[in-house]
Amino acid sequence: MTSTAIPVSNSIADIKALIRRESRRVTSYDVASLAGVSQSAVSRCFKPGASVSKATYARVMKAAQELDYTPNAAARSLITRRSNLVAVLVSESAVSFYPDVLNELTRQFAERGMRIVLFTFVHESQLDSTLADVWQHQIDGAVVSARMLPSQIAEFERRGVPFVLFNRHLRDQSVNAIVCDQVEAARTMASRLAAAGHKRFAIIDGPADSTIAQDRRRGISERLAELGLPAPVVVSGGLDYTSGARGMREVIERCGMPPDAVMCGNDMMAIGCLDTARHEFKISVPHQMSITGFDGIAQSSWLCYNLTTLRQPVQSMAVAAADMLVGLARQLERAPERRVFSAVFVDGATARLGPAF
Amino acid sequence: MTSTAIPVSNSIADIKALIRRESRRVTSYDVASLAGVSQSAVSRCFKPGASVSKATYARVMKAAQELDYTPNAAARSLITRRSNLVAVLVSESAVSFYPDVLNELTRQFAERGMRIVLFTFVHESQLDSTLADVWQHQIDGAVVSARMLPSQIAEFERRGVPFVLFNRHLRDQSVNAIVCDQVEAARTMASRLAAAGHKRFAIIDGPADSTIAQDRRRGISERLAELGLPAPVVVSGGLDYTSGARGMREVIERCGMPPDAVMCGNDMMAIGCLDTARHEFKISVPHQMSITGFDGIAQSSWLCYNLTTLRQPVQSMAVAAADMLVGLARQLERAPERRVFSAVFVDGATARLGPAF
DNA sequence: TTGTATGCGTTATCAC
DNA sequence: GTGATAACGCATACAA
Repeated sequence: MTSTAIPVSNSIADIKALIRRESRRVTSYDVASLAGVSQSAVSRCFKPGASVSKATYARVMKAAQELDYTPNAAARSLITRRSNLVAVLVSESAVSFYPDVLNELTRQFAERGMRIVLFTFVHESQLDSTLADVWQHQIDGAVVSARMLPSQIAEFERRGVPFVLFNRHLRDQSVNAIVCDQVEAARTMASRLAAAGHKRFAIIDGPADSTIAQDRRRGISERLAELGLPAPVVVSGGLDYTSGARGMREVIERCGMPPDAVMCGNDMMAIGCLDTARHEFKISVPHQMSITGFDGIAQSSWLCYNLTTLRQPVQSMAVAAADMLVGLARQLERAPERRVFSAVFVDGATARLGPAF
Repeated sequence: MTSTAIPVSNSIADIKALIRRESRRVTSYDVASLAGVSQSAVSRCFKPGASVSKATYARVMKAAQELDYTPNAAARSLITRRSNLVAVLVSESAVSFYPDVLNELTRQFAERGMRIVLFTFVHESQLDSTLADVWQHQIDGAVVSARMLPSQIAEFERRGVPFVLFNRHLRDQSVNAIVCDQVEAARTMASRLAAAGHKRFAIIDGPADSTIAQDRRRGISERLAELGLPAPVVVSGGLDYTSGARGMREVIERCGMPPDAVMCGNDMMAIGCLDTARHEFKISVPHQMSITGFDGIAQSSWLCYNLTTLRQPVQSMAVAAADMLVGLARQLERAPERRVFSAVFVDGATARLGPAF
């Protein structure tokens, strides 16, 4: 005699009627009663590598299919303490500028059986209020592309939620991060521009307090100094099209003679910069001026632009982020690691260039 | 005498030590024991509008803060049967082309206390296998931007999961949907091009079996017929830059004399088409040929393009989708509804146009 | 207003 | 291999 309210055996119609009457979802008990096995047997059938006989497995699966049964992730996560959910924390502009990164992350995590919960904010300073929502859902980890405060990092650690910084890193704090080598990339581009005879450089880049923007600036400045060239004019802004356009105007305004090479912090800015140079100032690019970007977004290869830029290996970076986070969730890794990828040079048509060095 | 293992009262340090020892997360029981109240009292404090005295509320909140307590969404959803999770089902190309839609949806749902779980697929035909994963997570609803089969619609209904079609609709099947009036938009654009004296029209649009592409084609064809103009040349493809470029080539190839107006199914295609016309065929746009788009994506307003297009009211559509889905989840609405928005004309520089009629 | 007791649907630990 | 049974952490009906 079983004490459960659900009879041991039943017809499909009876069970469906019961479920409808109680207006609830199909549970493993329903499947068990239809298949004539225990609830635990059903549970085991849905756990890969569990010990079930072939016969029971078949009966259970048939019953499950007939009832449209799907295990309840909430109940599962309650006991397993894993939700198979990963939070992606990014600014709205990051989604706008780098949709492919989101696609790649979604795909990579999906391949590892995990789904992405998207948390966006307008300003990175809103990360804090966003985090409050993040903790509610029992996410297994987070991919963060925002400036993190030490207090926020501490909170992740206190709560035991692993995270990976994406395209960001921190000075004076060791955390797991996936980045592209900005210094190397900047030096490469500066070298090739210099080799082609450019003399007067300008930089249009993102916020002055962004560490990756600082890296790029440093890479360029150091390389130019090494080559005995004058220091570049530097303009800071956002990282969008409009900032690129504004940057171009500011550069023209500040320089007596316009620079012959303008290196932008990303492709969006480079495109804004390029459009403004061509249409507003009637500057011929690359004949009178070279303009370079960084990222290798889809738009950079459009015929109208055909940007000379450095492509970030988005897919490799997404794979790395997924691998790293899955590893952390399984407690396989311990010491913080930074995985640094190299950007790939894209020889477009917006810069006169010397040979690769 | 309470039968729980957790003592009635305790110091912060003791409780934290206990939690660490058992390597579990902070629960409402921990908060209760620190605050010296029952677990249900804690639960009530986190439910807006519950009956709690001011004094207990303060004690509980203080304790919760000291312990970094956050309610466990999985446990909550188990009992409330609501997860505050919404699935967004879109193709990767939709994410790439319309990141702002994703941003707006994320924002609108966030304002309603709901988070987005992202499910993407390469081809819309993969929707089926994606759905299997969707059911596991107890989502409260879904926003779908893909062609849905009757069987898939039936499955949503069988499982009692409300959904809203976004930018899609179905013939011969009434479902909740948010769309932009393609027929109206197409007619508007055709009228204005015709008024400016264009005679030879071509259409470059998405897949022939897409209902919204069919709508656009029908709108244009009917309007041209009404005006006594010859039927347009029609080319089908994807909805991306490359398809636009290919479309332009095919149009040139198929027409003895190139058309003087090319209407594209979206901005991405229009941009590809425009780049190819200008750079590959040396066609002067809009002097020799007018090219129009549809969507009003960010790139359409870049100086290099300044596309003549019709902007979809993305924000209004996202608001509508969120409102509709939240209503459905609360069982407030019953009959399927289609909310149809009008596109807004954007007077760019890629078409010679007559006055608004 | 507050506390007790119960159940949500699963996994995990045992005996068998 | 299989079936009872005990958690998981919360919300809720009900008694006090």
